Amino acid sequence: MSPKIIDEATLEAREEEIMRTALEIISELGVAGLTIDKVVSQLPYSKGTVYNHFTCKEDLLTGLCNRSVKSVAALFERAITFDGSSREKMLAVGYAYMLHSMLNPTEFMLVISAKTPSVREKSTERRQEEHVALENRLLGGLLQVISNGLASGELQLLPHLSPAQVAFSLWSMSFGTIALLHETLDRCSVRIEMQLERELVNHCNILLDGLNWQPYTQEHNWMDTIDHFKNELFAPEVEQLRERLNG
Amino acid sequence: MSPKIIDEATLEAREEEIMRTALEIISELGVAGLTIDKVVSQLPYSKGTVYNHFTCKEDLLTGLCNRSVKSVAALFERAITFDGSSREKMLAVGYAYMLHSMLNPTEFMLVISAKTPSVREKSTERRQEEHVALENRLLGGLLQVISNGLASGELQLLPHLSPAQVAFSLWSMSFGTIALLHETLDRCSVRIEMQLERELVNHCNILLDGLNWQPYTQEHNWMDTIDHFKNELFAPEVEQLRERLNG
DNA sequence: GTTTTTTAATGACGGTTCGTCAAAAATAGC
DNA sequence: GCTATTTTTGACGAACCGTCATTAAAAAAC
Repeated sequence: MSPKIIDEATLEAREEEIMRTALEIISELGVAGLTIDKVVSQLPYSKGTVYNHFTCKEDLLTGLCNRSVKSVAALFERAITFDGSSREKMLAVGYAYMLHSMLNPTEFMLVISAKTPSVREKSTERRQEEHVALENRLLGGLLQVISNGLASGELQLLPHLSPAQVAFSLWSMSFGTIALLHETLDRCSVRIEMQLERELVNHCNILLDGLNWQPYTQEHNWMDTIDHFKNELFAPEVEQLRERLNG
Repeated sequence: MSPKIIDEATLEAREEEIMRTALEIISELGVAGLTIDKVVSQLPYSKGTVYNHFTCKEDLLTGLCNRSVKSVAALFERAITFDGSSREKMLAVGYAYMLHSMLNPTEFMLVISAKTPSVREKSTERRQEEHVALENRLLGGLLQVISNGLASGELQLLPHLSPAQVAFSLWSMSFGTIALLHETLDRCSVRIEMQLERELVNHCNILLDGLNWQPYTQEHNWMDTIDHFKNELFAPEVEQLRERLNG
């Protein structure tokens, strides 16, 4: 009279296994090349089992998207620990976003795909809510830095702008820049990746100047700050990126 | 000894007919709901004929995307004729981009979809080149305004920035803002659409301040400028939008 | 140890969709 | 009407989706 009960932990492990396999397929064949059949064929489970975890292909995509946002959030949380001014921390967040997109181009495109109505509409309510929660977690980090900036007086908030709006402006700017430069991103070309870095820093600095966030672009050596990002704060990620470009 | 030759004009007309039908289907069922079979069933042609125009579904999507960019370009060209300062013209371009995305949400999402590698890779070389050319046409309009601003002294170019970079920064900002606010865009909700307007204007103004483009946000009544956009420059579009929201 | 009860996993199947290609229709000169 | 050539057609094989009746597995009851 007692059923076979599955361990919660193994269930999660299996879900992760499915997602990892799906991501491998997407990396090789693109989002359009992802097929439940292909995922199943590379797993020791049957199709029915996969469908117990994800209601459809789109639900799987949203799951992958959330997985990616989680790792971005982790990077953001490191970024705001940067030992420097509040504006430098803000820039660190933008830089982190960019690094993540370079290291995980597939996953960055996935986030765009998952925002497509056709994908979103088909996803589970549960996973959609998780997505919103995760995005709020991202914004939370930014809001913390903004609060620091206000407290120290480095940021003079324009009367018509709320902290949330400031956070959103940096996010929009970074997202737009990465998304538009991503399309030309060839994984073999160092030059183009470096262009993305330059433009992203430029755009963030323009934005932060416009927000009256001191020290202004001309009042600080931002090359130094970026060097600190590369050699200290994000040293592992930059190293990883360098290896991938050379090897 | 003489073959049946098809008129170039009818060929183009048919291509337009196919695209219009495809767009109708996407509006109803989303990008994922688009099916060549459905397109064919609503046309007086057979599947083979459609495949004579577009090599695959993705090629059709890119075709639709280009069609959309063309209409954006037309709106941009109107925007830069705005009777005002160079900064106002710049803002008008951003505003035009936003209006277009509100009036044609399906097409805006299409542009994002078409930038997806899985779609791009499968598209014809020809259509990809057309896409790049069209984007350059968009940037061309912006460059013209930037050149005006420089000539009049309203824009003080920072030493490390080229005009193209300035143009690209406004594009990135507008694109990112619209894309991120689009996801929550419910076609029945007036409030959310108005939020997009507010944030887009905010973001553009912050950016233009950061670029040292006079008159600064605080030195001009931008509400007035926006009113001119709404009641004069883009009166037809705003009216169209209002009708759609009410009716 | 056997039977029973309940849950989990399986994979064959019907239904779509894609893109192709051999055959048919259409066109224009003779 | 005949021929040479191009265009159009839609039936077809292949691939994929998501379902669901069936099978396997595990634990409790006996």
